[in-house]
Amino acid sequence: MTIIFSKKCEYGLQACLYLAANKKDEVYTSDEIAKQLKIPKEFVSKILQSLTASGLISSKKGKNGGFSLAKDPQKIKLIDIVAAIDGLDIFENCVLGFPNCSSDTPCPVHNKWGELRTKAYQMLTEETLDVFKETTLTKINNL
Amino acid sequence: MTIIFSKKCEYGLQACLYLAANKKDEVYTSDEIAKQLKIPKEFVSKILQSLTASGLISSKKGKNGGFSLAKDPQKIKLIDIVAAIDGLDIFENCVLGFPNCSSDTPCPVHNKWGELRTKAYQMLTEETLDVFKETTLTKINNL
DNA sequence: GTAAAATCAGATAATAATATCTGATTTAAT
DNA sequence: ATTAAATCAGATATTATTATCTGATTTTAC
Ligand code: FES
Ligand code: FES
Repeated sequence: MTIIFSKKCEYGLQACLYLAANKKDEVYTSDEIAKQLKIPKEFVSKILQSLTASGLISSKKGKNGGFSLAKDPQKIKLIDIVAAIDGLDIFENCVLGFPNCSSDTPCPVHNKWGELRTKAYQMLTEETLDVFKETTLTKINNL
Repeated sequence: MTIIFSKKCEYGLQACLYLAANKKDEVYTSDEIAKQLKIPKEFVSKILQSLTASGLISSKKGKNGGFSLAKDPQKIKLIDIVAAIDGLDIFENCVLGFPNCSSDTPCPVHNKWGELRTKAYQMLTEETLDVFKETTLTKINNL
């Protein structure tokens, strides 16, 4: 079951974190990223391709090719990756699945959920990828 | 896209809120519930059946039959419905999709997410269905 | 130039989630 | 008794998500 993000998005986030945690000028192949993160390689390859199309990641074709971040890790936020893959609808929709989530027509948990949703958004917005280097590395080393 | 809960769970939550907001001793057919909530009737029928099996809802078969809450709305919490349908894994898993979510092997957002997750859990745990009567009715009237 | 290693594009496959259908059974009203 | 209206069980259909495959193209190293 998905928590909040689709698998595609989760893997995309992980891959970007991986790239941010590694050497900036080097490229990493989808195979290597998949191996390190222990996620399906063809799938992550597709995701990286789409993130390349979105402009978040840049790719180098051919032998010795691979993927790297398109900008400085200090300029990329988790929300950027989410926006590119899953979109931002989750931050506007009712947690109970009712239509028209708004303070005009609130569901029973609208106020509480609204707060949490905002904080979740902040969690993805406040920091940039460079801040996560250490934690990412130790997390990956424990996979 | 799912926010947190599956459609099945969303509809189950809505249906239970509907029942809690209405007359306690009356039964409501899946058709009526579906119509009121504007959700697919066969689907909600299935969901109500499974909630009946879980013991949250009780059903009356045959003509003039239908569904009602199995206990007082004061004894049912949203979390009970979630637990019966989607389970509680979401409250234990990593929002970025990494395995082994714990403070021993935290991902970059583990601390923040942990807090939000706890608050989301509280949101579903603190109050019982009877508290939601009013809000539910006005929400449904605006569908 | 040839071979190897990579992205890339598009098709396909597999699985899960969502939704609907069919018929059986149960119950109440007439 | 008969009929109508409902749950119920199980099959089926549809759609979306996740995952894999195939081959083309690009690039580097030799
Ligand atoms: S209406 Fe439910 S969260 Fe806004
Ligand atoms: S490890 Fe990511 S939320 Fe706990």
